[in-house]
Amino acid sequence: MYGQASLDSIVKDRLRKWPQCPPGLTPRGRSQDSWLRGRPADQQGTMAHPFLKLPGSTRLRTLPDGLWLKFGGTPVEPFVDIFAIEACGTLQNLLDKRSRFAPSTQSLLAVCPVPWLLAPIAENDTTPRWMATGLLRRPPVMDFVLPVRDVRVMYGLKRRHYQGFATSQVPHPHEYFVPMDALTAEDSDKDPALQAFMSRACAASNFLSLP
DNA sequence: ATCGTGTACGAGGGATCACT
DNA sequence: AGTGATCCCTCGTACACGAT
Repeated sequence: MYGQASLDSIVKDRLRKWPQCPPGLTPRGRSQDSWLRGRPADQQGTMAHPFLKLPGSTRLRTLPDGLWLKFGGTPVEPFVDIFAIEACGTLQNLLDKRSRFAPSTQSLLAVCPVPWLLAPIAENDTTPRWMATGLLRRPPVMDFVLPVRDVRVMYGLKRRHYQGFATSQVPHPHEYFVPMDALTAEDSDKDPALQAFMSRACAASNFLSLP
């Protein structure tokens, strides 16, 4: 379109190489922490991928550039905690994305389509995703719709926007901001600084860890 | 006071891709 | 194929600021 890859596709290509668990949020041997990467969508596949929406709505679905889901609860009362990444090339785009993840009295839902649940976790792990959720007892025949319990969002901004934002704006508690190059860099998921930053993007960081 | 420049912002719309 | 979501472009407006 512009003679070169768009910013969006560069970010998605990079996030596609990130692991099933968001960097820095690696579970420490806790089997109930089952993270799965729901987005970006597989490059070749035309398969539907998880997305976010409000109850009853068929429009204005949110398709983040990166979306990780941590399944929790029980088969009777399942839920997900989500970690999303949005790359914002323009300030208008940032305003749009922030409004979608803003704290609200409405309920946010995560929809996991059947084909995505039936597919294997990764090329090197043939376990179907529905088994990895730990919440489904048999292969699903309907989309798995879960309430979202906790939301964390990381916004990637162009450096100029990032500097302007960082000097004058106050993020909400669930928001995290990084310059775009922190996402697009080679092996960005292995960057210790980014990992340390992202490790704070969870509810556990709000509690004192006792010895 | 007037003008030019740079920046921020918002409306509108085209292109592309995902999904139905 | 049609609709919807997203990205990002152009264009117009408002404002701050410095030069004239």
